[in-house]
Amino acid sequence: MEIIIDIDSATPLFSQLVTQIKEAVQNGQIKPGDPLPSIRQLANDLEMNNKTVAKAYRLLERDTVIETKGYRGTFIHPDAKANCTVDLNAWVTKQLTATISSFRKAGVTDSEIRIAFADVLNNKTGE
Amino acid sequence: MEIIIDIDSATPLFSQLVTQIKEAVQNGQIKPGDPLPSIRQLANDLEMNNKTVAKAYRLLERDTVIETKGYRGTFIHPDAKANCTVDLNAWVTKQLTATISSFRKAGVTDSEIRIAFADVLNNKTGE
DNA sequence: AGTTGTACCATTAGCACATACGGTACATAT
DNA sequence: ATATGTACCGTATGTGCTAATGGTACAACT
Repeated sequence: MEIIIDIDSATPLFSQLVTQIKEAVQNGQIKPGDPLPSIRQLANDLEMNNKTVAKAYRLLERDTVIETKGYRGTFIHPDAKANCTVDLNAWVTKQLTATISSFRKAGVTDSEIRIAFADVLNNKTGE
Repeated sequence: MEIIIDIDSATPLFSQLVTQIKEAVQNGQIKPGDPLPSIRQLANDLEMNNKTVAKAYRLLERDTVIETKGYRGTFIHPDAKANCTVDLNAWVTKQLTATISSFRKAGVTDSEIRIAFADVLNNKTGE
């Protein structure tokens, strides 16, 4: 398969990587069990930092699209094809839309919502 | 009543104003129907900008603690005493805590939550 | 020895926001 | 004329986050 990274794109590098690997799985270009290049290898080929590739791999494993076996390398997960269509993000967006909508109906300012959100996310509610 | 603004405090000026007016209502120092100084007047007395005082008044009216009658001035709302104990903010925090907690259990990254949140709040979901 | 994923330390640039400020203007009343 | 709340234009500062980079180190395997 072929991975093309657009350094000038507005979408983050790690995100481009995630998307393209998921697409390759859906297109059948790479199949379950297939090995993926190592983090350092791929970072070298694409001329980007190890961390950036590692971040993409971490997210792909979170979505059960790939499977890391430590020192033995990284592989496409058996259920990859099914899982890479699952859109965790869409679910989050839907939930948040409902929640924020109820806040606005109650007259809460967007600014207040942002502040409360930041506080909750940083567990700084009781301090 | 007496309002003391601490310019060196970490809490915003408009927030200090809101809090102190609510406290004065709860203490009975000012009662329903009592007139409040005009925005420009209070801004002048406290040596702060009109906008800052206007912001505090806007929030107090949103919480039904004060009542603005246009050119006739601003007054304490009849139901002020009851409404200034209602904590809209606490409700928002509670709702958000539950929502974010469910996201985290699903393995969603804080970073992803932040991005989705910003998108929803800015109505940039479908663009 | 070399490679695997992973975990820490760190910095840089850019973006978005909150807060507070200043000025100008409006309709509506006294 | 004078005062009311309100709305718009703008600027400045600080803060916090993302994205991406760099380096160092570890345990576990070939």
